[in-house]
Amino acid sequence: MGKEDLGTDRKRERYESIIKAAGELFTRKGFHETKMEEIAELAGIGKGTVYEYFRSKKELFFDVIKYCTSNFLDDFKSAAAKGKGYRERLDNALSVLVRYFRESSSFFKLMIKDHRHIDEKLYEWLVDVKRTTAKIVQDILEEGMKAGELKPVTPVIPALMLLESCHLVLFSELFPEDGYDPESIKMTVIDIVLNGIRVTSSPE
Amino acid sequence: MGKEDLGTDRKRERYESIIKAAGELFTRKGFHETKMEEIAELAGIGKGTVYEYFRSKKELFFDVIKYCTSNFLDDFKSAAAKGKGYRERLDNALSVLVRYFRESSSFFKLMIKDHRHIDEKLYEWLVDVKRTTAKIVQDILEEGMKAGELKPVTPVIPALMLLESCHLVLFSELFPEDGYDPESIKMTVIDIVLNGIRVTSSPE
Amino acid sequence: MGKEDLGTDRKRERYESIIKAAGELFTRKGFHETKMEEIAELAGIGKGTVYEYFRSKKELFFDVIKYCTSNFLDDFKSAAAKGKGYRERLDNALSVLVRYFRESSSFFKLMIKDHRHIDEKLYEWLVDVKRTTAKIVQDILEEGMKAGELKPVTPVIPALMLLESCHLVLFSELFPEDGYDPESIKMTVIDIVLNGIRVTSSPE
Amino acid sequence: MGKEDLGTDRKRERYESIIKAAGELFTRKGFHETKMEEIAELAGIGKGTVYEYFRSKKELFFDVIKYCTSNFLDDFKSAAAKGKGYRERLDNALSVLVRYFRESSSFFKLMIKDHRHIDEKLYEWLVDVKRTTAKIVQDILEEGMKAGELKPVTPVIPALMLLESCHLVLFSELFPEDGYDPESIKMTVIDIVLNGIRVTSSPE
DNA sequence: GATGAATGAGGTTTCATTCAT
DNA sequence: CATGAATGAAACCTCATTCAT
Repeated sequence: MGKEDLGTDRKRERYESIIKAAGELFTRKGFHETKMEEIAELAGIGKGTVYEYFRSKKELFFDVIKYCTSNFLDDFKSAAAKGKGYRERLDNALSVLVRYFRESSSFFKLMIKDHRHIDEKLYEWLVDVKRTTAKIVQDILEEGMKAGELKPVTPVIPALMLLESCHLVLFSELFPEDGYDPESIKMTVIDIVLNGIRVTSSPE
Repeated sequence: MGKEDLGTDRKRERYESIIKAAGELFTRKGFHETKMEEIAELAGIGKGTVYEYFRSKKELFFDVIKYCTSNFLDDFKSAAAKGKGYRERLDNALSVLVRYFRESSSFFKLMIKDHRHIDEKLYEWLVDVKRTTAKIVQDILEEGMKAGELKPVTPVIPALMLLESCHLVLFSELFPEDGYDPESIKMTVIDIVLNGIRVTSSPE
Repeated sequence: MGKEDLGTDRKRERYESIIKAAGELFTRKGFHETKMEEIAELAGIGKGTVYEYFRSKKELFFDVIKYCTSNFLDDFKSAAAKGKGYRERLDNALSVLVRYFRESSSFFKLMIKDHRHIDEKLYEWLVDVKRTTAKIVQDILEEGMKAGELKPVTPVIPALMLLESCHLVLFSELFPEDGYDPESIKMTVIDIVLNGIRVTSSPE
Repeated sequence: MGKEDLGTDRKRERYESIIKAAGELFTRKGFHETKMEEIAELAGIGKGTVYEYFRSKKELFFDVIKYCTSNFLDDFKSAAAKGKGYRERLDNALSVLVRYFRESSSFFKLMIKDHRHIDEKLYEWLVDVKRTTAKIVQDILEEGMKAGELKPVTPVIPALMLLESCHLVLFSELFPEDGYDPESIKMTVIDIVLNGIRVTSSPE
């Protein structure tokens, strides 16, 4: 038991350390600017060892994206399921999104780039992630519609607006020094969009 | 005069043809995937000639971005100045943005990537473009506030939301077949955001 | 006229100098032991230049083989066509073979190795060369049969024996110092084989 | 005794299984195309274990050649000693040669390549094998000469011709479908050469 | 003794840039 | 001026070999 598990743990550990080093560098410098040797160095291992775990640089890149987006989707789904009303659930879900955007240890920024030219399959994976994320937000909005609180509009546009608008938390340069607070930005975004599609108290 | 002007015109023409070829390719394939030779070929000139006009690939890339964003900013400013009410002006401005996003001949998609790793100055230039664009939208919104039609909130968030939400027109994959119409997406986005910050005629 | 031809000549010249350098080294050290950089160095050019003329090392290797065997086949065919009787024609043809085997400037030794593991197409090319060469010798032998001087046996075996036996000229180590003379070895080989299938003067 | 012998037997067994796996792969794919890991896998042992038995890949290659050629020489010598007349002995010896050429389990094809670039000593070893083999055939031929059946010519050329011509059995591609039968090819080769140097009963 | 994870020297190939024509 | 042949730095990747377990 002991030894074999140790071996497996060791491998898992190495695997993750490479994924993390690679994610860190890919995030900071992009695919082409990041050299395999740098990744190895940051992971504290030899150049050749990276190839024991990943067949090629492209595959490593793909796996980094998969690893991070899978983690994200798990967290996002959980958050979107917790909470009483649709408003609270929306709030929870977008909090996860914002956190992933901001945490430097997460490599989430990679997602917002267009990697179609690197690999078509990677592109499709990312479109899928986006679709899944959007669907979750749409479902939450439809809940609010059923509850009669939101206008019964097609939810795809407000859902995507919410997701896109969360990018704002990455634009600290564009905010006045004292106006930048990611959490309140998120709240304002939600307020505006929900308000924009709220059922107006019956015009008479 | 004649000859010199001809020479100058010739140069200007060449310069633009390179910028356009480069923009086309950079847009489609990204910085690293685009080879100098391809650019020369598409521009219909020799590989060495590109270097008569641009010191390096990076500089060319920078100049492409500058060229395109300058054109964009000009168009965006004009559009934002034309029209009677703030609503019409907002509509005009965002129409330009959407057009730039969609026209493949425009190279605007480049703007939404993070090029910090390619060149720090380029990054700053793009932040500046974003700031300027946001400022124009903020001014329009403040006009609506002064007119008493919009709530007097800090306009930076709704302004950026409008700009970010216009990215939606690039996500045709995420829309149902019959729900994808860039112009109406734009209108819906504007409606939701303006509605979200509209002064409710607070029935008493 | 002048300039363009010069350009073409220049390219042809370079092409041949690379082929020759590569042939020299491939012959001496084999495919894997020969480095692209060595080839470039021996050809007196830069490493990258080789790739302007040949897409890859494999292609270069293939082209070396093609170049040499094409030259050989041309010479072999001509020699096999010149001369009065079948005996003289056979003699001429095998002289060419022996010369190619021995001239260090020719890369003919490459032919006798089995390159199937390097490239299947290359292997087929070489089988084709062998087939063509054998056919020429067979035709000559059949001429002797029609003339009634040789027994009407299937000519494929003696033909291949003649060709294989010419390898002897490469085995100088196996001959006593004073018994090694390629030309007389060739003559002896021909004598033995022809004698071996000669029509015996009718036993009565 | 028991344990030590067992250990020794175990070692011997391992040694041979590596030699055989290596021979199989070297024969099929050549020296460079064969990876140490493949050899270990085919031998059913770990990669590191190969190095317990052979200091390096080159040494292993060398030992494979030695092992195979030693076996061959033993068989060849025995065969050349058995049989009544010189003709029968020649027949027996070349049968061994042909068998070694054809049996894929034998690694004899390696012998016909030029390995000088891999190792000078290996090259010399192979020249020695050739010399020994040729000597055996020469001795048989000289027997025929002493018996007055063959012309008293220098036997080195016909001996080498016989050996080289046995390569034909590897060229199945060059024979017509129904003309390829290794055993009869061998017989024909012997017939032609012996006939070529047979004492003609000179009709007076 | 046996193993296989780790290594890094060394190979092929690409492509931005130069410069003679 | 315009060109494109030539270049070589730099990147990816392989695999023989080592060594801790």
